[in-house]
Amino acid sequence: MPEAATPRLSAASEAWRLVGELWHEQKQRVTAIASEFELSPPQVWALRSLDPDDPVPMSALAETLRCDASNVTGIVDRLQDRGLVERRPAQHDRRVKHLVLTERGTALRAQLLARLDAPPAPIAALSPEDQRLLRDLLRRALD
Amino acid sequence: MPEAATPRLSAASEAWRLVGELWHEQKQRVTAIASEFELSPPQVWALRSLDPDDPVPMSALAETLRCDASNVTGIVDRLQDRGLVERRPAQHDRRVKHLVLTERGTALRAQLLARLDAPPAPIAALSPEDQRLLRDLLRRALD
DNA sequence: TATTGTTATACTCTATAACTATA
DNA sequence: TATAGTTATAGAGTATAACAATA
Repeated sequence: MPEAATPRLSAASEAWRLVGELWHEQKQRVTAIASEFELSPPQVWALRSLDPDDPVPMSALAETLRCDASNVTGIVDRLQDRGLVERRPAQHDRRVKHLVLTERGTALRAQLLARLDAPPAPIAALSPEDQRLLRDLLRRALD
Repeated sequence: MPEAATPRLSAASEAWRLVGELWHEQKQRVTAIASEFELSPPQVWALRSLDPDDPVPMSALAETLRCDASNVTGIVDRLQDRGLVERRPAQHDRRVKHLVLTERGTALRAQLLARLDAPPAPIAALSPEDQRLLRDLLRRALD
């Protein structure tokens, strides 16, 4: 980043900017993992957020993905075409459709999470103490 | 995240996951800032990475954006149409085109950075000491 | 009437491959 | 021949608006 345009940042701003850099640096890795499983990034987030033991309505997924509900239709369509997810009409309100991971979807999700959760180089290289410190700070922030 | 599928994470993995959550939580905010300026997210990253005082070739931008060079053509086209960026053939090699921020582009970029760098709620709510700690840890990680 | 999810539309991003103009 | 950037193409994500079925 050019120094001229970024004279002096507060600790909070710099921390935030560094979070962005870290994430952006790793975007490629996440995309690469996604294509290993022949998934797009939004499909990865969807699969990740679905709980094998707790079906949720489409609308809940839209909220998690932070996108319009109309997009979820297509994203779920493609997951469903691959037999990873099923739509199940809710009993109390037949407008609502619950998303259920299939057996295949559950298995794939587990593999996916194992790959995604592996810490990237910048974090892995920190000392164990720093890793714990970072975790605790982020826990506190997101609490 | 469901507990069943995520039995126990190392500190590094959990820290990494929390970084992802923090970033994802804020994606909406970044998108909202982008549309305030009528920019798409990749356009924001492009504008952010361009240095008013240091023109770079298209290929360098592609590398920064972590996308194929062919995408940069369109992204830059749209920025150029709005008079924010100019292509300038390099002197030493006329195949190369340097990207130069216009006066308007430079001004808009400054406004944009001011908005983007404002720390989001989770970080802003940390104590000043925690903010510095977080910054220092991330600096160390990304070093 | 209001709400859930779908469809239609238009635009952008994305990678791959073929092309051009320079080198 | 090799390289920088463009164009062509196909697929996916994105928001908006209009719609169907249900409440």
